[in-house]
Amino acid sequence: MLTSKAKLLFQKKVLNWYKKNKRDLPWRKTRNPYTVLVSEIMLQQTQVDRVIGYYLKFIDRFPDTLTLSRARKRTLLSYWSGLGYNNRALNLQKLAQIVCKENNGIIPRNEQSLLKLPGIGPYTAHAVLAFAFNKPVPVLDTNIRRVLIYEFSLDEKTPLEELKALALDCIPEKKSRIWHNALMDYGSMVVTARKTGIAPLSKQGTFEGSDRWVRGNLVKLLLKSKRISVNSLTTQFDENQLRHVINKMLKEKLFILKNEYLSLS
DNA sequence: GTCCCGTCTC
DNA sequence: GAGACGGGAC
Repeated sequence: MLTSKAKLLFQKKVLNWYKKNKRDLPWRKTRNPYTVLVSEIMLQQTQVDRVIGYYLKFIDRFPDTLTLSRARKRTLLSYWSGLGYNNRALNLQKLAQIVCKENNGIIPRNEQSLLKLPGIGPYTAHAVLAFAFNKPVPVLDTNIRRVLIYEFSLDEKTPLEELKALALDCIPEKKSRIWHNALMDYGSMVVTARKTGIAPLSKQGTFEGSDRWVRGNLVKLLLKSKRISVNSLTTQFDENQLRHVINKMLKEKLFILKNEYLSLS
């Protein structure tokens, strides 16, 4: 599918660029599967610059799966609120509780086991395998997808499975970790979305006033005060939207409702 | 308004 | 397969 010459050229181009331009990111200093996993969960749909501070504080407070598994939800969310997608934090704790119970607190090192854990999908499973264990698996995020499409002049509609096969083919022998770091940086700094015009797979609407905006604000308010009456919230939010959002968050067990008072569960 | 080292639910 | 899910930076 790719001549070995084209492959070598591509590898050399990216790796040479990386040698001179690589970003010094805290999670690249570790090979601890747990901290690698924490960084990857935080990085899901979230820009690097915003993750750095959260990551450092988080692993300082929750340095291993056992500490995380025992944390109170209030404490946990206080270390996540502001990052976005608070459910990622809850799933990460669930994951910690599962591996503590079933695997001695150890993050598994094979794809099937990783995929069974909450919050880990195809991307994150491969990211852990590559960054923690240096395994030669394709790590296909939005950056690397864009790099492949651009460098090999592929159709934007190329199926992910096809891109994965190509990505796998491109990994230099025994250099999965450094190669994927290089591709990430190359993609986010050189072959940017703006420059190439290659659209990402996920889209999102306006944030201000949206359900997600209400959700984020509710979590912040509940971290400040232990209990909040639903009634007092209707002055800040549209009541119908508020009820709708609260119902969904109750289902997700983000917090509980008792006598019209909300509190973190 | 658009994007970001995606995943889960329905 | 579509929609939901945070929040700041550009």
